Amino acid sequence: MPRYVDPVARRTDVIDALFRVTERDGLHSASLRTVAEEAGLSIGSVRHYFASHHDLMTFAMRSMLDRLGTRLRTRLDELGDFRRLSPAERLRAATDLLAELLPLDTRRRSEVAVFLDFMVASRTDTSFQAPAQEASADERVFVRLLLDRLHETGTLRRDLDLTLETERLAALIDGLSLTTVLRPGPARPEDHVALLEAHLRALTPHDETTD
Amino acid sequence: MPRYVDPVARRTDVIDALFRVTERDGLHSASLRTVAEEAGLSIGSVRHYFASHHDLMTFAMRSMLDRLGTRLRTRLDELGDFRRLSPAERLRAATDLLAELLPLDTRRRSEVAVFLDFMVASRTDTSFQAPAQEASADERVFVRLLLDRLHETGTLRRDLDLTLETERLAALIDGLSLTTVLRPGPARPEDHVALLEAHLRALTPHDETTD
DNA sequence: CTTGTAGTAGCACGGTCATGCTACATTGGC
DNA sequence: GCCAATGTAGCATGACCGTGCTACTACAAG
Repeated sequence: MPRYVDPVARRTDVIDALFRVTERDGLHSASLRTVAEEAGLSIGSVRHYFASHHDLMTFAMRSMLDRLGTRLRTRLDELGDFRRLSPAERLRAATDLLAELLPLDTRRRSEVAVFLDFMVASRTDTSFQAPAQEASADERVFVRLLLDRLHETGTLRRDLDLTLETERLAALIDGLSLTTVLRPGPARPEDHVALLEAHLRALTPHDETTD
Repeated sequence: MPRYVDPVARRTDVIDALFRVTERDGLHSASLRTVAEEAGLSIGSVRHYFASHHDLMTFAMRSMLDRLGTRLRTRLDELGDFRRLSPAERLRAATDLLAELLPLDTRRRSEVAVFLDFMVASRTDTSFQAPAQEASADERVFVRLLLDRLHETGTLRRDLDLTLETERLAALIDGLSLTTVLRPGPARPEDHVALLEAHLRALTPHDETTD
């Protein structure tokens, strides 16, 4: 069996090209032609690895979500046990973790832009709906897990409704992401991180201590 | 000069058809043909009122934002002076006002879905960028205005950074809208209203009083 | 009645698109 | 050398798209 190229790497290359096209011109511009050109391949070659345009799209959405999920899980594992940290450090660590979801640099900005395009497309494209639902649910699970950890270690107020706070924090992150991606101006990473931290601090017992 | 139809009403009809198509199948499906068919007109007729597809699109985005802005301004005027109300009533009134931005029923859900499609399109379509920027800015101004009114009447804590709180509340609303529009399940209006009210209540001095 | 205008309808063109399909080159196993 | 798998390239088709353009109708002013 002749094997000149690594098919997995090829697929990844094509998907990366699709992400670049999507970031630059929107998901609707990610045709087989444009993606093939961006990847430096012929349409025929691309179709050798993806049976159809539909196939390419669903694969792209899947791998986007996989990458994001993997990175978050890695970050969460790296974090280790919250008990080692002081309350202030816990807030900072949680903020950093959540900031991974925010488009603070060009890399994450691209990711979130592509992510948003896929999510919006999922509203009217049935084949995107299942992964989109998963993504939404996973985000909530992730946020809830983080809040639970903070809660267990006594970092948060005890009277909080964690279900409500999960929705609130998740919506906040979604909204910040949306704003940053849609506003062309230079992202203000420090502002968003400060906002996130302020939000978390407002959930702690010491809500009188400003700064 | 013969004038069988009201050209303004015709344009409105076509734009409404465009909104229906966009809500059902996404903005990318709003071609001249589909919109004309949805409006029960021929392509030639539609093109009599809109010189080009581009013209139709920009006009549609403009009128969407106009309608939304007009309704919010009306609501705000109806509200009158906050001083007439008790602190609890002020919170309730502010919540209701902000809820106008949320997709709580099918009408607002449709609006927000179309709005979102346009906003996301504005990321890569330069002709949508100006109105999109305006819309973002206007939302912040609106939220800020409401927070200012609450602040003036002493309904909020005095140590708040209103600029930060504006961003936070605007992001929260954006995030809630996004979630509701993208999740197919039946919207839970009461949950979102409760969440909004909880958020506002957390900005008041009496943050110990749960319910 | 004639003429011009508002409105309706749709044809024809050139473009992009996804896709089925064929042709061909390259390379390893036999 | 031969064959089959792997990979590359692209042609042909049919669909949809926006748009320039023409043809036609209805009506009002002259």
